[in-house]
Amino acid sequence: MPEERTWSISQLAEEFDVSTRSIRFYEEKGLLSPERSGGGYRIYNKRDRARLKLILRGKRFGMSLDEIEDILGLGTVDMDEAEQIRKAISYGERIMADVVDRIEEMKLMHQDLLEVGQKMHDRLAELEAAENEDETAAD
Amino acid sequence: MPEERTWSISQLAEEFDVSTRSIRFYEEKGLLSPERSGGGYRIYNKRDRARLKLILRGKRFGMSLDEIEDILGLGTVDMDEAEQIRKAISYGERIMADVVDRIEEMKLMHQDLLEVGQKMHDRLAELEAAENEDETAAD
DNA sequence: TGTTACGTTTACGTAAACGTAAACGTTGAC
DNA sequence: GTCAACGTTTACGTTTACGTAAACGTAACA
Repeated sequence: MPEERTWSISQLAEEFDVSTRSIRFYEEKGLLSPERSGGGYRIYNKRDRARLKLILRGKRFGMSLDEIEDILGLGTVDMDEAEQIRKAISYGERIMADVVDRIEEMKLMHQDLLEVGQKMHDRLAELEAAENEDETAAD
Repeated sequence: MPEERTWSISQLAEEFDVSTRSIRFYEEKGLLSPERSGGGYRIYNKRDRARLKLILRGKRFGMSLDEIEDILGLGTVDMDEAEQIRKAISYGERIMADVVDRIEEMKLMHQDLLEVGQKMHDRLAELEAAENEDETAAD
């Protein structure tokens, strides 16, 4: 049986380009709960690492840690009660709809940026055309 | 000539579901600069309104106000200097690439959520199947 | 066995993005 | 003209998400 791979806090910090302080902070908030070594060092397993990944992904598009906490909770809901699962599903659907909305908005933002870029290109072409006219006039 | 439509601060606040304090804060940061009435009231025109829209859209996917400030600056760069425009374009392209990356990440997030949802549905189906078995056994 | 890098907790500090309250002026309706 | 609704500035308070430093323990390695 191959021993499962684990990571130290600084290994994860470097891999995901985040401070160790941040990782500890996520733990303070209850978003992570790694095992400890005999000496008290944090030991992160594959699952902890995946959670951290999800936390950072959430942050990168503007979710607060509280919102992320809700989403993480979805994966660990008590699976013994069908009613709880149904609630979790409907909650998850609300969150998902929100995510889809945000994707749509980002596409709009992307469109805005494209338009600004287009305007600048147009203006640049005008300026360059004017320059060429000057040269022609000078001939 | 039709007078251009204008808005008060509270009209915009209500329309975009944001506090008047926030709108004033954006102005403090230099992101907005509406005209003033004789009595000192802020008067927002179509262009101010569009800027506010863009600010809020940016915030909704995790941009800081400083980043938003950079993007807004792209639209108002001094258009008289071709070199400035070229710089603005290359800067804009960097920001755009970042936006595209974020869209990709959000799609991944969406995928994660779909998987969690699928797992829950599966588990629910299991539980319901077990219930039906009980009923059958009871017959 | 000592040094060096890495880790721990505790605790105070900070920047961003507002909230909230005070004290006051402006607009518009009646 | 007066009253309510709306607006203004000033300024201090608050929350989130960490940064930073102190004082100390641990792991790995020569």
